[in-house]
Amino acid sequence: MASLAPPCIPLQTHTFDSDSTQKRTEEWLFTSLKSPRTPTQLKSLHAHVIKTNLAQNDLVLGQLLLCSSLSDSTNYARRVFDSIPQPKPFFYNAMLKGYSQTGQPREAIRLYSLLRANSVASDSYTFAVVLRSASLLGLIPVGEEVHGLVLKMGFDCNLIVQTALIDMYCACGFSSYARLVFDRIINKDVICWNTMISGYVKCAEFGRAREVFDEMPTRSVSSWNIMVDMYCECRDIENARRLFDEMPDRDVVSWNAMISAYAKIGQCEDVRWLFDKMPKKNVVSWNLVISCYVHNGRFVEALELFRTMQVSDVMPNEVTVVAVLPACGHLGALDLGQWIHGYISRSQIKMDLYVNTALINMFGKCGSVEEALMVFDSAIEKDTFLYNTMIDVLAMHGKAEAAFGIFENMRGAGIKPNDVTFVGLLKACSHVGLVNNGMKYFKMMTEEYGLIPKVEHFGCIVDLLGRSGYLKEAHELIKHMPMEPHPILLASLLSACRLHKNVRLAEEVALQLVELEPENCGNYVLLSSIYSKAGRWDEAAKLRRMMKDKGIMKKPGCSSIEVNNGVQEFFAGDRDHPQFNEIMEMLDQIS
DNA sequence: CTAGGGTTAG
Repeated sequence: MASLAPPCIPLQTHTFDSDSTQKRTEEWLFTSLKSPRTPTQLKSLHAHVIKTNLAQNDLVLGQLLLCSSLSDSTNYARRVFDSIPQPKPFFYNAMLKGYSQTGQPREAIRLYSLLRANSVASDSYTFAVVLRSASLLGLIPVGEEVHGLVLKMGFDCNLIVQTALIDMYCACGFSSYARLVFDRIINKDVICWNTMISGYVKCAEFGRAREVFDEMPTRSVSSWNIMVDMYCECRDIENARRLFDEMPDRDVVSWNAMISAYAKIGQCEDVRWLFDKMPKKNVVSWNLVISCYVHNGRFVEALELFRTMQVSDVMPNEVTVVAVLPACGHLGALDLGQWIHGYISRSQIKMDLYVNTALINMFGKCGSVEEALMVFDSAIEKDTFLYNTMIDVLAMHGKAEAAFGIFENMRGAGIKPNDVTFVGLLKACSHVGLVNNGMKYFKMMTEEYGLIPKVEHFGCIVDLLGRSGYLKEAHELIKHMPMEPHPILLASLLSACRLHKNVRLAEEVALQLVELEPENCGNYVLLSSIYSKAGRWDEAAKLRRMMKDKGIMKKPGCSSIEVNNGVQEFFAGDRDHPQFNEIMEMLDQIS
C-alpha cells in the first residue's frame, strides 16, 4: 500500500492569547486536520484538543481520528479511539476507513466485531468497508452476516453496499450468489457492472465475464481494461491486443495493462515500443519496463531507464527500487546501489519487506556483507524471504557460522523456513566443506520440516560431497536421485573431479553431460582442461577439434564495471572498444 | 472496478 502520508505541510501558526476564542481554536484545529499530518504534528494537535476541552466536540475528535487514520498513523488513531469512553458510530467508521485505506483488513474486521459486541449502530458506510475487508480476506462468514444485516435494515437499495456484496461473494468464490445480488439491482451503474465482470474474472469464469461485458449498455474505460487484463491472464495476447486497439479511449491503466501483458512473456521490444508511444506515463509504467529489462537480463538498459526516470516528472517508489536493485547486484554496481540506499532514506520510499530484501540481496551480490547485515538488523519486520536472502548472502561469502546463526534466529522468531532456506544453508556448508553440517540440515529439512528436496538441494549436496573429495558418494547420489539428473549436477561433479584430479570419473561424467546437452561449450572446455591437466594432450586436442566440427563456439566471458555513474561491459576477446589500447596499457601498469 | 515489486544449485 502506497503511503498516503506526507508531504505534510507545516502547521499554520496559532496563538492561544486572550484574543483566540474557543471558536477560532476549533476552526484552526479543524482545518489543520484536513490534510495528512506527521506523527509529531498529530500529537501536538491532539494535545490542543485536550487542552481546549474540545474532546467533547465530536466533530473535532472524529476529524482527528480520520486524519490519523489517513496519515498512516492508524496505531495512533487507535490509541485515541481507545481513550474515548463510548465512541460514537462515526468514530468507528473513521477508524474502519483508516484500516481499510492502509491495507489492514484484519484490523478492520476485528474492530467490526467490537462494534457488534457493543451494539453500536452501523450504516451503509460501515457495511461497505467491512465487506471490502471481508472480500480481501475471503471471509465468507462475515460477508454473509453483513448481507443478512443489510437485508434486515433495508440497505438492499444502496448501490455501494450491493456492489461491495458482489465483490465479496466473487472474492470468496461464490459468483452465483454475486449474480443473484447483481440481477436484483434495478439501476445498475458502470461500477456495479464492472464489479460483476471482474468478479467473474476472479472466479476464472471468463466466458461469463465476456457475456456481461457484451450486455453492458455503456462501458467505461475500466470495463475495457478489465477485459484486456482478462485476456492477458488467459495468455491470449492476440485478443488482449485486439481489444486494446478497439477500445474507444485508453487511459494509463489500459496502456500499463497491455505493457504488462508483453512484459509477462518477456517481449522487451514490444514493451518498450508501447512505453515510448503512450501519451502519459505514471510510476507503474516505468516500473513495468524497468522490471521487464531486469527479468530478461538487460541490466544496463534497466539502469539507463532508471536514470531517465529520475529526470522525468515521475517519482520512483518502493516497486521501482525493488526492480532496479537486482540490476545493481548483477552488475556489481555497488556505488549506484549505495546511492539508491541513501535515496530511499532521504525520500518517502518505505523500507518495507520487499525493499529490505532487495537491498540485502544487492549488497550481498556487490560484495558488501557488512551493509547487507546492517539492512538486515535494521529491518523492523522480517519474513521468510528476508531471512532466506540474508542466509544466502552469508553463504555466498563463505560465512557459514553466521548463516547458521541467522537460521537459529529465524527459528527463534517463529519464522517458518522453506525449501529456499535450506538451499542457502546447504550452500553455506558446501562453500566451506562442512559435510556433517550439510547432512544434518538435509535431514532436518525432510524429517523436521517435511520439505521435499528439489534438484537445487541435491545440487548443493553433490557440490558439498564433491568438493570434499567424496566423488563416488556424489556420483551415487546423482544416480539414485528421485528426479532426472540436471546437467548442472553433473557439471558440478565434473568440476569436483577436476579439483581432485579424478580423470576416470571425469571422463564418464563428461560423456554423459555432452550427451545431455551437446550444444553447451562449457562441458567440452571442462573435459579438455581435465585432459590437459592430466597431460593427455592429444585427447584435449581431439576434443577441441570435435567442438570445431560441431560448430560449437565458446561464449565470450563478460564482466562489467561502473564508470562515472554508467556501467561498462567487457567481453573476452573484444577489441572494438574505442579506448582499447589505453585499457591494455593500464592493465599492463596494474599487473 | 482496472496496471507494477523480493530469496533458489555451477
